[in-house]
Amino acid sequence: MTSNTAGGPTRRERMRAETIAEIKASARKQLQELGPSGISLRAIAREVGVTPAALYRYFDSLDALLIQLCCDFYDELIGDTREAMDASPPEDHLERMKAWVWTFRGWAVGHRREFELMISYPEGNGAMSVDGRRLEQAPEDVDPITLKSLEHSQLCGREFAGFWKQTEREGGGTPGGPPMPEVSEALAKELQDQCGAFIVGEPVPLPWVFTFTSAWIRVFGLVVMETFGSLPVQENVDEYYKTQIMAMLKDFGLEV
Amino acid sequence: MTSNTAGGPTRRERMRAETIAEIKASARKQLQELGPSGISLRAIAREVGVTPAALYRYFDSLDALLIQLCCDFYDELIGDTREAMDASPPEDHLERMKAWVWTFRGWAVGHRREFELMISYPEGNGAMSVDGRRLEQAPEDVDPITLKSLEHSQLCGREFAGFWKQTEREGGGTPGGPPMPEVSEALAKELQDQCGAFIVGEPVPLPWVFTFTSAWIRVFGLVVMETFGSLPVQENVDEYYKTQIMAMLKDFGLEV
DNA sequence: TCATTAGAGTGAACGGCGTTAGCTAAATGA
DNA sequence: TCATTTAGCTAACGCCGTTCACTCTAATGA
Repeated sequence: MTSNTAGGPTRRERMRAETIAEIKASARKQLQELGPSGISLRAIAREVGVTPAALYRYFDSLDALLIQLCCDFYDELIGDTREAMDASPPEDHLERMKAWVWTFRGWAVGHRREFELMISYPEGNGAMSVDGRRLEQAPEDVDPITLKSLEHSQLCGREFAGFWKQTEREGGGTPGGPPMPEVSEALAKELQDQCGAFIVGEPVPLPWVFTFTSAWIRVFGLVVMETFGSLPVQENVDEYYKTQIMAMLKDFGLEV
Repeated sequence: MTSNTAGGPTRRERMRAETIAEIKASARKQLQELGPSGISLRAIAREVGVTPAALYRYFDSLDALLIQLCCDFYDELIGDTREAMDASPPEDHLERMKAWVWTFRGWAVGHRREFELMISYPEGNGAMSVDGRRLEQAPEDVDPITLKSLEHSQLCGREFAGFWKQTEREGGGTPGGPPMPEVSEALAKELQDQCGAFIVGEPVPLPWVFTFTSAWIRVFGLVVMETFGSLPVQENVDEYYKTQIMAMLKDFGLEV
């Protein structure tokens, strides 16, 4: 019998979850040792102690497994980042953004192969919006990696929007640093459509959006370059990254 | 007979070169259509009209072929960039740097798949120096892609160093924009070792090196993000890129 | 309790892949 | 002319992802 009157996971479901975890663990191990292209379904089956065909009971294809892996990695990254941010109080947006920036880099560098897989995956490389829509009502037809990466970037984006609101409340209308350059109507609209939805119902002003995207680009550039080994520094990377971030904050007129 | 008294390429050599070109063309076509992982040696052989094994007369392995491809792409990129820079006179370092920045981006975006292959290739992702040595005496033990990418980055680096010399001659000691943040001895030394060799015999001052690397990171970040589709803008990318570059130059205190 | 059923796993096969070894025939150069 | 180099072939090896038909077992419902 072993019926399931309590509504919890059945014995079969538990076994299944366990096997899935085992498969993913083996895949991740291969990823770390051999890189994205070194992952082999047959090798996973061998390690798990099962026939290759058996894996198809759990994943539709190798590709589906890799996508699932990527999503897990994003969850891990998002979890780490969120935790680090929560070490500072909710009002301290600046400190929380710094925590995000630092944790993002730390995770990527500490999990190079995983990060490599995440960004090099054909679909869903971190688009900052999905058809201009917000994340809340996730559309069905969008690949999950894009959604995850959106969620990740919004983690910092919301903090930035909060920072803006706070600054506005205190009387400062525009962000510090160099003035916003002139742009066409079309670009202005697109920028605000793409990034303006971090706060519900209230679009973030253009100069702030531009400031945010500029900062994002620098962080992304730094992290990708470090992961791919093309930074101009090899041994003092930690200090270099920190210096770059600090210089960036100063550029934007933020005391540090 | 068809002997080769003139010392030029023999008939066989010409045929060989032609076949190699044909193979590379087919590989590139597959790269563009299917992406880096879609390139198949057997498919190339099929298209060239030859047995898979025959290709091994021309390349040691598929990997070797891809490396050769990457080098060709770098040559193409470097050629385009150099040509664009030479539209401005040798003394106009600022304009030449702008040409470099713009052409770099244009090539990467116009050849996404090629660029993808170049940066995602395991070894040699654009390290900015090789053991601190200069490019002139290219060491044997370094993979060719690294060398090519070094050559590419030096194209802009030399111009930047020239810009510094010119500024110094005119009396300005430090670069414009925000002041150089304080860094440790070790980081300072590494930065100068890695990037200071653009001008023979004369190390570029630290603030200038820092300025250059900061700019490089922003350009690289922009280009990679655009190539991978993770820019916050999709339709007005040209204008966005230009705006970002202009804003960056302004940050560094350069009139535009 | 017992027949039914859904799920997990197997084994064999298909077609494709990169790569190697040994062969043949043609072009080359003395 | 003749030895040598070279391009190409065939066949095979051991991987790979994926599919299909099959078995066995454990949970299910009357």
